[in-house]
Amino acid sequence: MGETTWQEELRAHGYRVTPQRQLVLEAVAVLEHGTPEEICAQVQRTATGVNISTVYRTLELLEELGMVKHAHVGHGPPNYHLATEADHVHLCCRGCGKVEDVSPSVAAGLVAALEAGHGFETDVPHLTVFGRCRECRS
Amino acid sequence: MGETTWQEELRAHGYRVTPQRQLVLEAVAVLEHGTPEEICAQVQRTATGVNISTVYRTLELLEELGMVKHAHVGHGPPNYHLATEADHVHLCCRGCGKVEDVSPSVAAGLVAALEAGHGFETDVPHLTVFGRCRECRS
DNA sequence: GTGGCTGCAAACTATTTGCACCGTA
DNA sequence: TACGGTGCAAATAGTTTGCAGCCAC
Repeated sequence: MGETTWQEELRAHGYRVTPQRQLVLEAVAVLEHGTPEEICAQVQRTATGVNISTVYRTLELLEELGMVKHAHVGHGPPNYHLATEADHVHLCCRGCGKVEDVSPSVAAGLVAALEAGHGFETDVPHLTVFGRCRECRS
Repeated sequence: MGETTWQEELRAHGYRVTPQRQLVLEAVAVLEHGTPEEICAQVQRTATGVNISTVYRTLELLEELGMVKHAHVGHGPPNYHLATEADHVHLCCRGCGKVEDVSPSVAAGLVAALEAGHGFETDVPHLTVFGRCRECRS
């Protein structure tokens, strides 16, 4: 296959491979869903810390290269995950604040309706649905 | 019908009717989709200005009473509109940043799938779908 | 009259930017 | 060696909070 490592991917676009970038990418993988702040904290747990500014700059870069993606979950900071992780839709409960990942198939009808009716291409992995989860519906 | 004015609604919950609250409510109605900052600016255009803190506090109150609702559109600040406006789903284009309102019917399948499969009650008017609009799809 | 509401300023959270130094290629 | 990357600190944007005075009820 045309598989390339993340290092090759960076170099191919004229960017350098640095320990900070490796650490951020690893932290995103470990956390699965982490805010920039959490990613920074995760990295701090290793010997070498990485500055929060660098985390922001690195996430922006990795997203530009399509290696990570983000979603907005509630009012707080965005949430980063590996682009290679299985696609999913986020359910965010207004009651308990819990975030649940569900299959993108739930959005199939939405995607089809927007494509047919509005020529709109939906970014499903970025989709967050707000509402009330089973437990919070009294 | 059991219709009540917004003034009665406030008093019924033990809140006071103030000129600031009237102005904010009017600004939300005029702007249709306004950020707190924009609502504040809209109010400033009248003789009496309203402080930005008061705008935030008032929006929180009006939302608690179900008179306005907000949606998150992109990275920026939230977007407020009257709860009485026709429900709609927001389409936010990642290319041009334009926000379009579409019928909530596009989400019917999504709502049904989440209800049946996850016991999750979807807040449709809060739903924002990111993607690419017809014009931006090269 | 009194307790809720407002304006102001300061604090706070999330993010971006300028700049000198460092390290990859 | 040279230029991109990093750390640090300051700037910025959005939002919240403490408090003294004001005004709707």
